[in-house]
Amino acid sequence: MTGSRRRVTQHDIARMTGVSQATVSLVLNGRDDGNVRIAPETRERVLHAIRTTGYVADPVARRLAARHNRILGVFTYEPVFPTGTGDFYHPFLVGIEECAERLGCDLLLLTSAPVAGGRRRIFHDDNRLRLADGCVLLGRSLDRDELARLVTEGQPFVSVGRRDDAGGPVPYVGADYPPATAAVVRRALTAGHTALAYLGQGAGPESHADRMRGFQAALDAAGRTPLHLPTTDRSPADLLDTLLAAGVTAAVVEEYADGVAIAQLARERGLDVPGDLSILALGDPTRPASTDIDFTGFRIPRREMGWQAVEVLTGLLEADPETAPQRLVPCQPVDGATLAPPRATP
Amino acid sequence: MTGSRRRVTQHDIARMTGVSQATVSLVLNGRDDGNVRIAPETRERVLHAIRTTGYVADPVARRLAARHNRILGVFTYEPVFPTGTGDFYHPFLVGIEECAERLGCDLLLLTSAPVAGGRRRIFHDDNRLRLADGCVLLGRSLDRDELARLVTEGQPFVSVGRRDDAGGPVPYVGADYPPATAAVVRRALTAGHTALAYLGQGAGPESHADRMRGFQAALDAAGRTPLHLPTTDRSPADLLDTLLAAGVTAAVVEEYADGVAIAQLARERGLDVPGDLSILALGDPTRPASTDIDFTGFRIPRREMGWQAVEVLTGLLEADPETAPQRLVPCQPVDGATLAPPRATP
DNA sequence: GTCCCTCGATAATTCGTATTAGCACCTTGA
DNA sequence: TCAAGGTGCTAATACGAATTATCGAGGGAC
Repeated sequence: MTGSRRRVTQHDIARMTGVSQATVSLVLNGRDDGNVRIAPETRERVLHAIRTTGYVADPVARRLAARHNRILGVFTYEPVFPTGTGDFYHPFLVGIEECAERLGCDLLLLTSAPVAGGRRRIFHDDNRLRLADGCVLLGRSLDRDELARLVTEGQPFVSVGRRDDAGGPVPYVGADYPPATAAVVRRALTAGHTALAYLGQGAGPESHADRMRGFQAALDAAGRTPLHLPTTDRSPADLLDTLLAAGVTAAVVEEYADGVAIAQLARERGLDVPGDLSILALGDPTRPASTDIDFTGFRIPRREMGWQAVEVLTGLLEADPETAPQRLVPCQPVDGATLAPPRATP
Repeated sequence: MTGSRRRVTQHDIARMTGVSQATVSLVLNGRDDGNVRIAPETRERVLHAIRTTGYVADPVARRLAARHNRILGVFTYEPVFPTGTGDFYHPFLVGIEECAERLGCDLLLLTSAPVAGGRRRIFHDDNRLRLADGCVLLGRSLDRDELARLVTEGQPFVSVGRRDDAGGPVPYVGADYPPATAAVVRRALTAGHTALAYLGQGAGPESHADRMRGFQAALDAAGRTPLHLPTTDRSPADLLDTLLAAGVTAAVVEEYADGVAIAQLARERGLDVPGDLSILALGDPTRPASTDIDFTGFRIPRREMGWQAVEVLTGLLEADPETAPQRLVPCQPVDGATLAPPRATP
C-alpha cells in the first residue's frame, strides 16, 4: 500500500481546466520566459484548480524527469550510528547533515550494503548508491579497489580523510595531521623533553602515516632520534615497561585509547602523569575510552570536515571550477594537562 | 550533472545481450512464475552483463513504476545528528539502522526539510518524503496537523514515541512510561519516603503526560498527595528552595538535566544526595548533561524502540496482519545511587 | 499437413512530470 | 493581400523500470 485513492495528477488538473497537461506543468514551474507564454487568465484558472484540489507534484516523477535528486549518499564502512567506536564518526555526520540541510539536500544512508569480510562493500547486487547524485565516503580504511572503481565509473564522490590516488585523483577532505603532530612534538621539545616515543602503527591508513611523518619531521629538525613503539599485539604493561626502560619522558600516542590505557597503568604504578611521564594524544578517541583525563594534543576538526566534504561534493556535481576537490583542514591544538617538563635527570 | 557519462540502463543491458528491455527487467526481478519464463542460458547472459557493467536499477524509476523501492525515510523534527541534545536520539538511530540493515533497506534522512518556526516541517513544496516507501518519525513533539495529513493521505509511517490519535490511528512504538514511573515511585515509597514531588511539565507531549499519569497513579494507590513543580521558567535554586520548604524528601524529575542541576546545587549547599534528598530520574538525558551522578530511575529502551519502529513500518508496508502497529516497550529500571531512605523526621 | 500446446521472449503500455518543437491564430505594415 | 512577426497553447517525447497481452517458433499428436 502507498495510498489507497489515486492522487490528483497534472492530468486531472488539466481536464478540470480544459487545458493540456503540459500547460499545467508550465504554470506550476512558473515558466514564462521567451519560449513559453501563458495567458494570465489561463494561469489563474490553473492555479485555482491546483489550490482547490490541494494538488502536489509527485516527487518521484519529478525526479525521474529532472534526472537529479538533491540526494547525497553517505557510505560508511562501519555502521553509521556506531555503538562500538565511541561515536567517533558522529561529529562528521553532524557537519554533513548541517551542510546538506543548508543546501536543501537529503541524505541517503547506504545501510543496506551487506557486510562481507568484516566490512561493508560499496558494490553489490542491489546497490542503491546511484540513486544519489553523489556520495560521501566515511571510514578509517576505504577499500582501494572500490575506490578505484568509483573513479573509473565516474561516480561523483568525496572521501572524508585524505586518500592516496587510486587510478585517478581522489577528491577528499582530510585533517592536516603532519603539522598538527609536529606542533605537538615541538611543544614537548620546548618543555624540555629529549626522549620521545611514538606509540601506534605509524603506517597503514593515510591518517596514521601522516601523523608519523609529522612526528619524524619535527624530531629530525631538532636533531633528535625518536623511538617508535608499535602498539599492535602489545599489552599496555609491556609498552609502559619498554617506555620506562628506554628512558622516554614523553609518549606521543596515535590512538587516544592507548593513551588512556598507558596513563591509567602508570598511575596505578604510582607514577605521576605528567610529572613522571607526559602523554600527548594525536586526535580524538576512535575507540570507546571513558576517562576524565584531559590530554594535551589536538582535536580533529571532524564537524568542519563533514561540512566541507558536502561542499566539495556539490562543487563536483555542479562542476564548479572554484571548488578545490582536495582539502586539508587544520587540527585544533588542545592545551590539556598531560604535558609537563621532565624531571631533572638524576 | 549526475555523472558525466549517461548511466547504464536496462536498455543498455538489453542491447548488449541482444534481448529486450522487458527481459532484463524480468530477469532482474527473478520472475519465473507461470506467466513468465526465461531460458536459463538467457538469464545467465543478462546477469553476466549486469555484473560486468555494475548496473543498478534506478530507484526513482523503480518507485514510479512499482510503487516501492526498499527505501525508508527518516524524518526528524530536530537535526538527526544533534549536537545540542546530548545525543538523545542516537540510540534510536542505532536501532533503526540495525533493523534496516538486516532487512536490506536504505535510509533516507529527510534533512532538506526547511525549518519554519523553529522546527522542521514535513510538508513543503519540494517534499521528497514520497520517494521512500514509508517513513519513521522522530522527535519530541510532532506537529499534530502534519500527523493528521499523513494519515489522511495514506502515507505509511510510524512514530517513535506514543502519539494520540490524529484523525485516525497513529502507528507508533513508544516507551511505556506509566508503569516505569510508577515503579520508581513505589521504590521511593518502599524506602520510606512520604513527601514526593514531580519536577517537570507533566503535560504537553505524550511522553511527559504519561510519566505524570504513572506518578499520580502510584501515589494515589498509596494514598499520598504529590507535589507538582513545573520546571519551566524556574531556576534550580528556586526549585530547590521550594522543595525543601515543602519538606520533600524525594524528587522525581522528568528531565535528567533538571535532576543534575538540582543535585549539583544541593551538594554545593552542603546537602547530601541522596542522604538529605533523593532524586529519581525518569529516563535518559535529552539535553546535554555532563555528570558522573548515577541516578536511580529507569532507562528508555531507545535502541529497541528504533528497531521495532522499522519492524512496524515494514509490517505496514507489507500489510502484514501479524504486525501490531502500536507498541509500548517496557523501560529498564536502573538501581543507581540517588535513592536512600529519608532521614528520621526530627 | 494441420491443429494445438508450450516455451521464450517482446511490443506496447503504464507510472506522473518536464521539455521542446511547432501549430493555429491574430495583428501589423507595406 | 500577403509576408512577417508575435502570442498562447498543445502534441509528442523523454525519463527508466514494471507489467501484460501477444506473438513466433518448435514439438508432438492425429
